[in-house]
Amino acid sequence: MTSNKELQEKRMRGYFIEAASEILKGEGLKAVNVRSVSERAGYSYATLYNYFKDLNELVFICVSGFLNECEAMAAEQSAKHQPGKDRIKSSMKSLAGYFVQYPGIFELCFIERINNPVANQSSAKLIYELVDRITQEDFEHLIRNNIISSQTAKTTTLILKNSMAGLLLHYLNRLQPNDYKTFIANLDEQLTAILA
Amino acid sequence: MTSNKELQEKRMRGYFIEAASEILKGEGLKAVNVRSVSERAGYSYATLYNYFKDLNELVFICVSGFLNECEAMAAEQSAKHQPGKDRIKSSMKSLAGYFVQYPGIFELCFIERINNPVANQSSAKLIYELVDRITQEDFEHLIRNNIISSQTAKTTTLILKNSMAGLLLHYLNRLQPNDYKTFIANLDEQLTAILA
DNA sequence: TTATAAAATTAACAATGTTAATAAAAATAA
DNA sequence: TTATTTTTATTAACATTGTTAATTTTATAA
Repeated sequence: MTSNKELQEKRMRGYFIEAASEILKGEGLKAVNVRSVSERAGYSYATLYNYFKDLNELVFICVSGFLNECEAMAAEQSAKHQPGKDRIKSSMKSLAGYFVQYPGIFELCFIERINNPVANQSSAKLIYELVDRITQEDFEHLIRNNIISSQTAKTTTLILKNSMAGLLLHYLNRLQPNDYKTFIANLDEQLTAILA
Repeated sequence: MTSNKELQEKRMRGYFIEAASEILKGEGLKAVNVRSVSERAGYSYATLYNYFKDLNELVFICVSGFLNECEAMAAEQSAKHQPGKDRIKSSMKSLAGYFVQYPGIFELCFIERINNPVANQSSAKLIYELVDRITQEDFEHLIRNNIISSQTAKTTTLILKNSMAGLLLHYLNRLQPNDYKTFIANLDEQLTAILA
């Protein structure tokens, strides 16, 4: 049972979270600051501190919403394929597409320093295991049908998640390679080889 | 031929570069600011602006020095091995060791935003191709002896560089996995699979 | 309706990057 | 050598951003 007070407080937090999420998606992390978020939420900058320990806490609360959205997008793409390696490939391309569309979210999830010790462990784990969650069903299918061993699945997931993070880091943060076409070609080349 | 003026100017830049490099190695990127660097260099904070466009330019000038040091460390390790896959593995472990020892340098090379358009392209490329340079000799050897094809070498380098960046990003930035032992085990597992 | 509690706002401060104005030092010309 | 000019370095100042303190406004209870 939630009291009136709790409901109101939850709503207030929601206004700030929504404002921060919108700015993150539209203008990226560098545009997020106490004053811009509070203004968009319709309150003064100091009001934010009545509902969040600091700006960092607020920003990291946005993470799980974004991860859900990214997973949903990958799942939607998955629905078009049969379980298996092709579907993993397609899911990873969808994941890459999400972060290319919202570079600010990539920055937040993989790059921005976390000062908040609470959000720290839980959200870091949530991010780290994103690829695991998206590909879990397919890997289980591959193991069940004796296409790959359980050990191979574990190793492949590790390489998959690290190489996706690295690929996106280089491209979004350093523009390496410096054209989109090559980036897409590299993505495909990498996925094909890892899942061979 | 360098004039007196050029020599003196080069020296001055050197003092600031050295100061910034020391802070980067010791306390990391967060401890680098105009005032701390200038103080260590023995000058006032505004003097820095007589020799560098801004703090960003100075900080990114440090990059190539660090990359050289990292390559040298990998080369030293390499000298103990015969050319081939084992040597690539050993070089990559040495590279990982360097960045684990100096997380501030990893942050600078892979994470920190570049605002300087000049340093941008050149230093981004230098960073992106670090793994290529370190492994070049070995891949040439493998191709020459028909152990792998030239195409496989290209793809393997791509996966190697991305998965190393991702592995380090997750570990240094998010403490995933959250113990050193597992990190080292993952590093080995990943390298073994990629170079299989 | 008035006293009290809660919430929101404005004012203020600290840290940092950067520029402008001033001072000091060095170089040059008489 | 001394005066002038140029170069270099420093201090002062300002803008931005995160955060806290003091104050005002709003809601609640007697």
